[in-house]
Amino acid sequence: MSATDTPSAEVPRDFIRDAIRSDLDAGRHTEIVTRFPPEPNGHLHIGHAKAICLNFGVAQEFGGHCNLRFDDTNPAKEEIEFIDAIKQDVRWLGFDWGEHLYFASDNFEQLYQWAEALVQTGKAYVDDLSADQMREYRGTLTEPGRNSPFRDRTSEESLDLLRQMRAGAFPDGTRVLRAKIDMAADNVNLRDPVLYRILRAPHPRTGEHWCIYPTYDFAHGQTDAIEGVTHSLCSLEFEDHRPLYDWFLDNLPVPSRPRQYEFSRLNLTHTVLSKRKLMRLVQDGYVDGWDDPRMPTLSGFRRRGVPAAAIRDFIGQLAISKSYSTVELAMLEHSIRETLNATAPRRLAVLKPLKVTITNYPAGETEQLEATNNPQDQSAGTRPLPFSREIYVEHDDFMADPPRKFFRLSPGREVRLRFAYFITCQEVIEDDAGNVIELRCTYDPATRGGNAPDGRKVKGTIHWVSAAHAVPAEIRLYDRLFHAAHPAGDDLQNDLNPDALVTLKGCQLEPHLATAEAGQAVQFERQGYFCADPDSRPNALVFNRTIGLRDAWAKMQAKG
RNA sequence: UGGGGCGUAGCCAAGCGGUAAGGCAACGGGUUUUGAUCCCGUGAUUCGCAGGUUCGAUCCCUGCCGCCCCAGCCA
Repeated sequence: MSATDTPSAEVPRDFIRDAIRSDLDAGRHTEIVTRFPPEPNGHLHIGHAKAICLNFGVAQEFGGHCNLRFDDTNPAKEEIEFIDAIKQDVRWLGFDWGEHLYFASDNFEQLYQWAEALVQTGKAYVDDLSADQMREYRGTLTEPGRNSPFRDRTSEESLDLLRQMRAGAFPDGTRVLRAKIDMAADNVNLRDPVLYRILRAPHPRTGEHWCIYPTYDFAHGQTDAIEGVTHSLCSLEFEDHRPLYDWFLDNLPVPSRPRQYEFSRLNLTHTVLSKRKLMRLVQDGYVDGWDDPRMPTLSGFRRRGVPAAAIRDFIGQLAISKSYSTVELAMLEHSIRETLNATAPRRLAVLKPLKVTITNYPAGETEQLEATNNPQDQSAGTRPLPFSREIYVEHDDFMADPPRKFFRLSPGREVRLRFAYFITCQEVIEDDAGNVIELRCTYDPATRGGNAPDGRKVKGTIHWVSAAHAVPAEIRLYDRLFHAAHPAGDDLQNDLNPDALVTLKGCQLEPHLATAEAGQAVQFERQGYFCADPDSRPNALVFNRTIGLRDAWAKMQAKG
């Protein structure tokens, strides 16, 4: 079956894929080639995931390939560390560029030759105007610009100057190469855009070899053409650049003819995705680094325990369009829960322990109960769970004076201990300050495993852990970074959620969790999805909450 | 007052002249040894607004309104 007869119902549909289909049908291309072109000047975040999934996804769907290309045309901002981090993140997301790893800088010599060609044909010139002068000459959005006094110098003179620029004869910023297009164009991008600037900065790939660098506009389309990219997908702010993109392709002997399509970038509520703001969060110490689990970076999600599959699913739910949109965080959270629900092994863990003594259970005795690992997946099997006279239950699962509809423990109330027995609360022990510090309960030996032979029902089932067998842990409860759905422009601090991280110590986990691997997702029953943090050590376990379970009880209480 | 885009339910979005898909959220109800999961049900007489063309318009035309992007030797 060829890509074009793929049943449309199973495949995402959007204006880009429609265009590709019609290109294929019309025979304009035999292979579809896309590219993900990050600039190595920062870390990838979930907004990039949209571009990654689109570019790699489309290539996969149509049997083509997607290049990973670093847009490294500005050495003043770019670093080798970012290149490695970006590769790791793309791989983690689940995509493989195979042999197709490229750099815009691979083409610096060719680009330069094309620049000379443009000068020779009178389509580019060296300008001596300063940056400030150039701005004045450019005009405004409503007034046309004026020609630079250097615009009409001979191509011989420009060529000589360009060669001197390359040779390092001039200081940084003193001259530029400009395309000769139209200083009166309505689209300001066409008012003689800069092609090359003089810039002495060590380049992560080419070192000190160059002291002039091509601009984005002069590099992007030609690089696409050299790589044989057929569909160059970028975000909306480049729409105004498309005429320029096409101008270079029209005026240079490029080996292929790529076409640019623009789609809207992803915005998410309760977070920020601008490079500048993310940088501030890290630099001002609001988070502990780029991979802080509160960050919307791919490394942050990874550390938090969000599976790559959940991010791919989320992006897949989104549609590719051209309208400006801000997606509700709830949609991402849904994909995370859905992915984890199907795959995460269930475990019992008590976050805020309350001791319970089962007074009619023999002291010193231990028995092994059987617990289901994943009710969604019978093949996940079961595990043994130790039970004994003293256990911990969740403090929030007890109320001395419960409201109606509270189904958990309270004086005289019988509940089920998950996978274990029914217990009834007989006595509440408080400290001098009146805090509940222990419960004394009795259990019904006939209810082993959680069912009563006499058929009596119990309203609540709570989780627990055997005190003698439990392992202690620190648990970091993460929540949305900003309480504001749409964090205001400048003052991030006001919108930050102070409870985005709540650290709990002295939590008690079932013994199985002692050997959990970092990043490996588990569900703590009735609480949420968690994973061990890289900070975790054998005798100092640390778990991160990826996301809580939906909580109808909390919702009910909130409504009063 | 220039140019380029966008405007369909709280959010995202399909629709391409024939009488408004789907997902998320919300709200009801059912199942349940996770108040989880799962299942069922509930939403636009209306598509930014106003005209026009047409037997018929969210889809075509005109005008208006609103929002976003562009005046880096950033990408």
